[in-house]
Amino acid sequence: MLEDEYQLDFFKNNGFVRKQCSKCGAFFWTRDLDRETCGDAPCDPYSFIGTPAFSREFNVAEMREYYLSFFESQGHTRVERYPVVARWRDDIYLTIASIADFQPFVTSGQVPPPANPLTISQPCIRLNDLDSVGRSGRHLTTFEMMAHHAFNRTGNEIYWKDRTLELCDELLSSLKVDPFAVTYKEEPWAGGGNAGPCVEVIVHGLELATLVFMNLKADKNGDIPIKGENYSKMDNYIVDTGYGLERFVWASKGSPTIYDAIFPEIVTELMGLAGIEHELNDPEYANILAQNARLAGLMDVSEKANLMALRKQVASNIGMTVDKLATIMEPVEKVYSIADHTRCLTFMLGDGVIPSNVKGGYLARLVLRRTLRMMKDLDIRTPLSEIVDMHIKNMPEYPEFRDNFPVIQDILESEEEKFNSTMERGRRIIQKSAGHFKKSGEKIPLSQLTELYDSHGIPPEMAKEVASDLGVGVEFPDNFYSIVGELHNKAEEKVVEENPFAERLKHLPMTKRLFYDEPTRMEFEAVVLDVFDNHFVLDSTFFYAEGGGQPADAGTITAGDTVYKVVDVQVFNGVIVHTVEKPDEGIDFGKGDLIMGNVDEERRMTLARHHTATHIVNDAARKVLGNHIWQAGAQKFEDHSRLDLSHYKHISPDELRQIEVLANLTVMENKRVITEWMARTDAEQEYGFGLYQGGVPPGEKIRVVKVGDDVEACAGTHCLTTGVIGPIKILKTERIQDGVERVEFAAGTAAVRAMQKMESLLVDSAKTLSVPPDHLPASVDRFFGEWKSLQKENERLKEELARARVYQMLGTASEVAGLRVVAKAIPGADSKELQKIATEFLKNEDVVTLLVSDASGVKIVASAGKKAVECGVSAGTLVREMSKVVGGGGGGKPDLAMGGGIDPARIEDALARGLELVKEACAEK
RNA sequence: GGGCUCGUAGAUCAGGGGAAGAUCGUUACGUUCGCAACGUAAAGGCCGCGGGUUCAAAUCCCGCCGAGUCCA
Repeated sequence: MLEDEYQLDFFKNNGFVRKQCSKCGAFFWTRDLDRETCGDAPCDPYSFIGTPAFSREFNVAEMREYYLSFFESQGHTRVERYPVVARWRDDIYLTIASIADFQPFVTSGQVPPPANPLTISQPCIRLNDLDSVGRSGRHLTTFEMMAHHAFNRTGNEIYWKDRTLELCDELLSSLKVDPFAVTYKEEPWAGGGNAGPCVEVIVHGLELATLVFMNLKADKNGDIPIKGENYSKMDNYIVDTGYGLERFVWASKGSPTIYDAIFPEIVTELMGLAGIEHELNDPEYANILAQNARLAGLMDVSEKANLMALRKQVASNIGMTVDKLATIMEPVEKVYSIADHTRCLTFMLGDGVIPSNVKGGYLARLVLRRTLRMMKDLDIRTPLSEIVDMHIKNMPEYPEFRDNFPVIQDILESEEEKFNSTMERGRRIIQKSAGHFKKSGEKIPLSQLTELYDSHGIPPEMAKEVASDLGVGVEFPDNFYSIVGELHNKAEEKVVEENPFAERLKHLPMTKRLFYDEPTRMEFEAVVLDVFDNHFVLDSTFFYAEGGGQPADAGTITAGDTVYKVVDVQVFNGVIVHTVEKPDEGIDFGKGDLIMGNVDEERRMTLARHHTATHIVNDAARKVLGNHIWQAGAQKFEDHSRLDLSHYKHISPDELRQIEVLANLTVMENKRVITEWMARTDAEQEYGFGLYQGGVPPGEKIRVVKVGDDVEACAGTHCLTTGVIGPIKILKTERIQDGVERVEFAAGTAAVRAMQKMESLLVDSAKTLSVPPDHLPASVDRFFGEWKSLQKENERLKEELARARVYQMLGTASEVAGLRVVAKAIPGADSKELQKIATEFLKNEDVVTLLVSDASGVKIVASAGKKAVECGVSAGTLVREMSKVVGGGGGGKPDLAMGGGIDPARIEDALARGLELVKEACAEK
């Protein structure tokens, strides 16, 4: 369908021919006239293992540098890598490709790229093939995508397909790759709402690079169908290449697996810790690994069935039993996987991901726990942080990881602790559950296993291990985890935020936001551009529209003699819509009229104080707690402000006090708050991604706000100097989810009010106890202690009283059929007291008691001694019947029962009814 | 963002509308030259908080707070 796209001069001028693969049917270009297959696995097996594809070996750092300087020499500008957490995106958590760095604003053309053309080596994390990592010999969770990008526009083309192919070919030939071994396979590409023709670059069975020519966008009415979606051409067209750094290193070394190529030291170290002899010089061992990797390259080994097939084939090739092979391979695969996963964690934690049970943090925890489980299987007891430390040592080109290591270490330690306690808890839960099923001799049912995993994080493998120790069988299907997945797969509805005024606003110009230029001005004149319902649009305004967690300004708009109260201000694509309280007689002005605006200054100032204070608290928290602190959300109100921070443990009271003091010191320094509009790329380069604490604003220019040491992209209204904020008082912290702490604070007048409120709480409480406030803790402590001991004393006395009463009351017992019956009203006694008395009576086997009191309605307690019960008297029945008399209900056991009702006037009737029933019960005997 | 599970003694947990329990730990006494072990006894609970239903709630219902876990 995109066939024409591949008819390139580059191919024609360099002796390439277009062929169709005899196995998969794909079209490809090659210099080798005899070639039949496309070169890609599974059509062609790996042929570089043992016979490297390049003329020399490269390690990761060397290869990266070689690539970047090659493209620099070809006119590209080198750009620093972006973090592996895609903080500038709200659609993905992790950076999955180099182009992700430039989506959405650069690729859409809204924002110019940092350089054009550029080259970069972007660390990426993809967790899609977790199960294949370690087994396939080639899968990684973390890889670097080396890339060169050119962002073209109609009329301003940097370069396109021919030049891209040429650059790729030159790179490969500079590495002395056999030109006849290179194939360029045609492959349409689509993803993330874009598409385009694409060429896969394959050498000796290994896909080394993908060259994407992104020139299409998803479009329902588009005329180009790809993979079931319609696309249309874009004005801008982008060269999006991806060269696998690790694969290049692997190809250069020809080692059995990619893991042995990229971090051999760590593999060796881990093999040693696991007690595995990993002698790649031993030809027999190397052969097993090589065979395994070659064959694994041909299939998807995440499926258990495929893995078995792989084992069988390798085993038969080298003349070994499948079981023996599995015993050799499984620990080796786990070591590879651990080496990979810990590198992934190094990048994640090094870039500030906090493990958690939601969002990106969950992905970190997922990888972390997988790693710990495998380490446990291999009985590697080394702390995770030591392995991560090895990776950091191994990657001196990332000095930021070294800087963050103390925090990383702390996080890993607390995560290991959490994991261990979860597993410990899990063990107990299984034991309990297994005990349950042992009695009935059943196996633990699947529903139970899914619940154990879903609610308690107990993997079925572990359930099996623990349960079988107790002799209880556990079976679960291979697709266990997808069954669990199904449980969660409910129809997901996406709420698309609609712009309710889209049509109306489409042709209006963006509103001039004058509050940026004159932040202290509150009165203004403006021209009405449009009015509809109770909304209207002005040519310019001093009203701040809701955004960045800051609520909209309030105030009034005066047209002629009428004053309208502004209740809401929202911005839609730069057009600000003012909403006023609906007047009774409609709005009597229209387009072109002049109005007067008045912004509520007090509200504006209060919100500005809270906004500037938010930046200060955020910065103070980072200084006290560490570099991993990021704003995970924020909202300002008139009486307080809240700030959500990424942090891996609770903020201690002491830390909180330090943050508070630091924040107030910044205020007292009375620093100027500097705001300036900067080109996005310049700002990013100067201040880094820390700018985007509050999210990524769109547009080519961003507003940079500097408050003390804090620099953020922020569109909010701020105080001009920090001193204006007044006091900052932290009110409380709350853990809103694992890994995110919410800090609430008040600034300025609101802080004073908050402190006054706290003071009055103290004063009021102290007054109740008649002590000065500073005696409160001691006094409360004392009172609570006394209350507890009085409770005890009370309990004891009631018991004693009950015992005393029993003796007294036994004398009043009446004789019924050889039983002694005590029927008595005890005014004021609560049901606890009655119970104690009745219980005391139970010591006498021949006594039946009927006790009634008038405490909060009517309480009834009856007891029947052993002999009475044998005789047929049931306390339960007695109470039930007696309670009916007083308009209630009751019940209990035959020897002791309680009940009650709401009609104290009929207490005597109830007692009479009770006596009657005792007589009946005895008579029947 | 969505789902599920759990908050009871210092710790780990039973109980699941009608007298708050077990095990470990703590304390005392006994045994011992001393310790461990053992025996006996005791102390230790706003049954997370607040509402509701009920004659009666640790128990059922609702809300909040706290913890855990799975999925996107």
